Amino acid sequence: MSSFEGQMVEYPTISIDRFDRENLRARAYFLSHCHKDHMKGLRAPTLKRRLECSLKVYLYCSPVTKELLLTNPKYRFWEKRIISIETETPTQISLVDEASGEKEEIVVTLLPAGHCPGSVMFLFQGSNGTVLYTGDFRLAKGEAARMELLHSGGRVKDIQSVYLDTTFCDPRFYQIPSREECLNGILELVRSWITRSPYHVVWLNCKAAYGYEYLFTNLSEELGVQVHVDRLDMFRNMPDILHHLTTDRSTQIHACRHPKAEEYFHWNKLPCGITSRNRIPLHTISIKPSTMWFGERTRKTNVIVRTGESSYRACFSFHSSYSEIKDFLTYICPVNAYPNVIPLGTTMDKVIEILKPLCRSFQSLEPEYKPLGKLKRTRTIHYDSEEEDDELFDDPLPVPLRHKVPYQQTLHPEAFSTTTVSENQPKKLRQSIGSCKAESMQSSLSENFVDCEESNSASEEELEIPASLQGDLDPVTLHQQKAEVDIPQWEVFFKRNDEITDEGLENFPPSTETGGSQSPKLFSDSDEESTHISSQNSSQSTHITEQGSQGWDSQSDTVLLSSQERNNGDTTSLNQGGCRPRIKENIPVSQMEQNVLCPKDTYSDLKSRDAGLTVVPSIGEPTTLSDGKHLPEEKRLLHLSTNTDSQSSSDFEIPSTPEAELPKREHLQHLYEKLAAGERIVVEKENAHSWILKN
DNA sequence: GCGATCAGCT
DNA sequence: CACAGCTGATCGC
Repeated sequence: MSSFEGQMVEYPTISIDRFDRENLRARAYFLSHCHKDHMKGLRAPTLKRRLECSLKVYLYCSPVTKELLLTNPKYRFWEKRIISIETETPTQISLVDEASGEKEEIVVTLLPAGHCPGSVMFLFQGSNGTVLYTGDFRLAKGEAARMELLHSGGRVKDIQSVYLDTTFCDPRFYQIPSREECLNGILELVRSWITRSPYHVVWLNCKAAYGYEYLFTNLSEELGVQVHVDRLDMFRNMPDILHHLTTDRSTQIHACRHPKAEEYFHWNKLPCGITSRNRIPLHTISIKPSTMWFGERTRKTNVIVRTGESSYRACFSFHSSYSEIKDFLTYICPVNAYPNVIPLGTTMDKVIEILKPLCRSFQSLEPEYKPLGKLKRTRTIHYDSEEEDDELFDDPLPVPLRHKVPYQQTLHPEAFSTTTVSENQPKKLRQSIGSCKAESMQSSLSENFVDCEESNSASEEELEIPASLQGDLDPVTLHQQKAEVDIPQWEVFFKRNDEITDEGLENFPPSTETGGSQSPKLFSDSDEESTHISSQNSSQSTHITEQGSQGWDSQSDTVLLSSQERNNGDTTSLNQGGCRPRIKENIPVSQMEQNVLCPKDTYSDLKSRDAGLTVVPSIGEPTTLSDGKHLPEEKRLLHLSTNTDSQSSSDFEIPSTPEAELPKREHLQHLYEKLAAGERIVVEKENAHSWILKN
């Protein structure tokens, strides 16, 4: 839960994700996504009144967030005061103090955050430097490096401060399986169950929140079965989501909810109330998405965990893991980083201790003697300087405005000195350097991994496959051997998933329709808590590979129908939109002037950064100064020589265990042989990076 | 009656 | 267990 108070040190006249207290005086509001803990005060009478008096105050958010927000009648009063901004479209906003007439210009860029539909990060550029507010985010390793607008001149922008989603900034959450791994695990579990008969149904026990949509859409896409939900009116203009949802209860996948859902489930009743179909009782399993974590040394590398006869937990997270956060921050390398969230069981100090070493404010403190002032790190790392780190020293010297960038001479945020702001940083971050981060981190890491194993009570006999090996394995073949009666055939191990048909499934014992376990035998016969391993094989799902290759695509690319398209009833054309982001704004004619306009692609010069800028004047009538979009092909071309690691890490190339060795074929074969023979297998980690098989 | 806050519960 | 909520009780306006 976010504990961000709403204001940033550098730009205190704007408020983000908080709308109460001090924030009632803000000159502009920003909403990163539509979760309640980021909307505090947004519908309070005090703010409503403020809005009625201050006609220049607007709320800025993504088009999808606007749509979701206005679906709720309680926020309808915002309708005329929301300005949606396309992602990856630098937009100028005038911040006007209505009392004094004082005016400040700021450029904001929305970057996809991969947290839930419409979720974005805000990149602000203005006279007090460049700052990034991440909101909540789930970005895989290397994804920051692929965000073009975080860069200029071929390297990452000079960012003064990052206001960071630190939900899982705790070594306990060292690694969380990727979106695709989790999705594949759930997919195969659901598939294995619902293909048994039309009366086998799955209940996805999802908490009330936006964020599971890509799970629903991918399951529906892969299995050809729509997902039953209670409501879908909020998605009425998002055909990509809408098409995969239904309010028809007769489907085999349910994500409906009820206050007594757990109780219902106990009585074999779905939350929507049904227990049978054609008078034939349903066989139901529940899958509860929850966050699990993989430690580098933990044996728990499973994406699906069976928790009862018909109950499963599936790994699922819409926040970045500890290592993803560190990768993100390391790449951005801001002067300062502020946590937006203090996870339960930890403290502000502990989070800061983790973030500090990744920030320049810490690094620049390291040299004991600085007779010539503090040398800027960027000076040594980046050669093609065109920003304010032209100044060699931290002393607040006047910075000459030189440059380039044709689009706007009057506003060139990065040409301003940022040194004045750094004086205002909260004491916490500038305080003691703290004792030896690396060592204390190591020890706490291993401690946590031990805890992790213990808390995840599973028997020693379980088959454990290191996450790094799983990519080569078929998910349905990775099941517990202990209680297995039927030993899977050897051939099955090397069958690709798409070759596995009903025939293949018949290698496993059929379910007992009455009395006995109804769980998929693919995974286990055991009724006690047991662990299952699911797929990491991305090749089995071309859909995911294409659509989710950047992780956040599946969420940020939620397609919003424009009013014109709605009238035409043409939704299919949207799905192939060549322009990323593919979000299209709903702009009623009457509101045209209020909304950001996005011209057609004419932008072609990758190297002239920030070429597209949309201006939103204080009167709320934005005009486009120049072309604001990049061709996707060009975006993919962006390679950053400064970070080879990020470059090479797509979702599918990242080993689940950092730095883990790729499995040798012989080792795998050895493992499979033992598996097929039903032998007990213990996989033990001798050191952090190599796995040794024992028996 | 409404909002804010908190405990309890998914 | 940890993702984001809902419900119900209590208190103050």
